[in-house]
Amino acid sequence: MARRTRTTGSLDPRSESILRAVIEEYVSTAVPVGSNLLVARYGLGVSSATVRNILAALESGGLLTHPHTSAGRIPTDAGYRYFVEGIADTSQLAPVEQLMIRHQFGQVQHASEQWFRLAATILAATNRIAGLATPAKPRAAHVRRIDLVSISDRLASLIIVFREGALRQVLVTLAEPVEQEDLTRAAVILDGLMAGRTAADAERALARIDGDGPIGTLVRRVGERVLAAIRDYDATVIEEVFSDGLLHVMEAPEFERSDKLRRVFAALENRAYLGQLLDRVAGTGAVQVFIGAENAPPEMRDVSLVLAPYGEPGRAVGVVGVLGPTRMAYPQAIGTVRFVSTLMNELVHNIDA
Amino acid sequence: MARRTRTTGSLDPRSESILRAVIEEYVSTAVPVGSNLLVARYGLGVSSATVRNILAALESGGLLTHPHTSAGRIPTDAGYRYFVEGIADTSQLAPVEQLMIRHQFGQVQHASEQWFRLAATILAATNRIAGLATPAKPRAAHVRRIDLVSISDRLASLIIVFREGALRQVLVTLAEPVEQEDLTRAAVILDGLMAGRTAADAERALARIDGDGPIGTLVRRVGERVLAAIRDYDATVIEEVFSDGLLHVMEAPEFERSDKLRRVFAALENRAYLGQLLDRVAGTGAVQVFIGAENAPPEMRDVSLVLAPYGEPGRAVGVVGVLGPTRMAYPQAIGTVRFVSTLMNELVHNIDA
DNA sequence: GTTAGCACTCAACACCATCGAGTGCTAACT
DNA sequence: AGTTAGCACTCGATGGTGTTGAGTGCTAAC
Repeated sequence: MARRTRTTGSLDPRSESILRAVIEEYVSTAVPVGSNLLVARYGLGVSSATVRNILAALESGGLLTHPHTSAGRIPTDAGYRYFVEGIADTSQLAPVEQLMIRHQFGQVQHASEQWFRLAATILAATNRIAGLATPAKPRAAHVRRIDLVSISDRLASLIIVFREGALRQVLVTLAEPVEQEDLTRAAVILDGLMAGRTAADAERALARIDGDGPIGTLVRRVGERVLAAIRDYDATVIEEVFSDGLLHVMEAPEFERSDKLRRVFAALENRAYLGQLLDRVAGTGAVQVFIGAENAPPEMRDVSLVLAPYGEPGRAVGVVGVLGPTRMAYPQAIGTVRFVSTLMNELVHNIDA
Repeated sequence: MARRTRTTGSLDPRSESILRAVIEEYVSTAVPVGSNLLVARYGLGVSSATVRNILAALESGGLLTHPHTSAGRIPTDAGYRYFVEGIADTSQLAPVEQLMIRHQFGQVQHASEQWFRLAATILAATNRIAGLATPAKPRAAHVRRIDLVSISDRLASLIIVFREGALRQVLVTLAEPVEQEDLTRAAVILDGLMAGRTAADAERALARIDGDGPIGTLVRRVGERVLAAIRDYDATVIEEVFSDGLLHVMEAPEFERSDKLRRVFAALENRAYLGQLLDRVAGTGAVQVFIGAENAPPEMRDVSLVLAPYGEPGRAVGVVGVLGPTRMAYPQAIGTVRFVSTLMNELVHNIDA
């Protein structure tokens, strides 16, 4: 992860280690942490009174709060941010974990359609929170292959394969009965016409086609449908957000009350915002963390996202990541998301090479 | 809906109408209903004392309970069952609703892949509970079309179209570089060999193929992968359960505490049980209702399912339906599920004709 | 068979006292 | 100047108590 310049001034080392201790403790227990617990569990070499002074300072710096007077401290969103930016250990994922994840991808290496789903599932399982993934989606779709399969007299299935491996199936109703033979002929013509083209190119090519004769009209008619499919594909910012492991999120104590939980689910259906995040993440090419209220939509302010793009910048990109409560094990999440995204890069590259 | 023979003896009309009143009231308010409220809101022409006697009788008959002494009555699973079997008005869906649903299907008539998803979405929206749908899945897959598209030197995408419109994409790595031309030739051979066949037939046909020459080995190699794909497709009982409107279920007061809610989500991931239900539903060809504890899996005992098959018995069947709390508007649910399933039948028939 | 009357039950609610974890502050210490 | 012991203080959590009222079940009269 690229370290941003810190907006808040750096803290002295002792304050940082106490902040880190508070975060680590709170992340694993979900209980506000007090000064006594800190000196007892983390050998700080100072008394609880000193710790209290530092905690108070961290609080006035906006990195911690406490829910009420007689409770321990919990990190604020800014606190998590500071932690993630500067003091969290986001080194490489442990080799054992790497191997386990690689192994799981190896199991299904043949089904490219499933890779992004698998990524979400793996991220969910390793982090015990929700995993997210979108299929790699090109900025401008390129057609690789067009095929027409007869289904009945006047009904055919139009299959369009895009360069990135995505696939569209559209039913086409025909004005009059057409044999598979003619469909195949039309498909070959369209294939020659449109393969490798984007929507605009394909449209120009189609315009030059002779619309006469039964095959000509068929080609025209189906060609229009192909164009529509390409444009539709282009227009879809996020084709699909696959999620897994939502049950993990439901187990978090912060979502004990189901109204909070409901908002998490509503958040996942906020495609507009996820698309926006996708754009931002795709631009940077690195792991990005969005913490709690940093997310504009109100239903997102209780959750954090750790996202990374995969694919080829400028061509086709997708996103993998995790979604969980702001109280999340960020270093681990960042590590696995980073690793899975590089793995996905490899996979995509192998296809495209 | 086929009316089962009632297992409990029939009630007298007055008891039935009181049972119905209790259920209707409780379904809409989620509050236990007492004798006074019944006489006030439903013109029963008798005093609350009489109603109390009848309520007590219904309770000893196992159709009602009360959560505690000083609370009103709520229906038991058996009560709902009696209601659904005998006294609920499950007549045709109102023409207005029919039209609205038809209209929504009309919007996407070209994308058959999406029909079952749409069905779930529509069922969820009209009933304000979760909608479920599975794609129509044949008992024994028949291949309609095989295609091979070159992706890179030694990587090709194998596309298999099944008779029912389902589609499988598999990546095939090649021992040595192969041109698209040769891939096409191999695809044509495989297509001629396997189109219209089931797994067993296709295997026999493949065995007779001459495995010599570069094309021969290619055909063999890819053929094996086709077989594997067909078998895999056959083996999958439920290909996918698409659900929508889970947010509606989250709003039900019975799932206020998120541990109850968690079980609902766990229930949806119980593919084994859903597959079992699918078999039972597909066999009867009618709307089936599974109420609360009638479902064997413990995580299902708080929810009810209203399911109906669609497709062609013995060939390819899928299921549409709804899932919600046992306190559910059964007549409406049954009506819309029945209507949507007939609509899906029409759509599937149009493709197959 | 129906109904008025009534004693009874029990969840829900509000109130109150207790407790203890954890704080902030002050004064003493190094 | 920084650290620490000591201590008063705050406030959520816990648990006990009393009250209320919805709703029941039963009995006796109609």
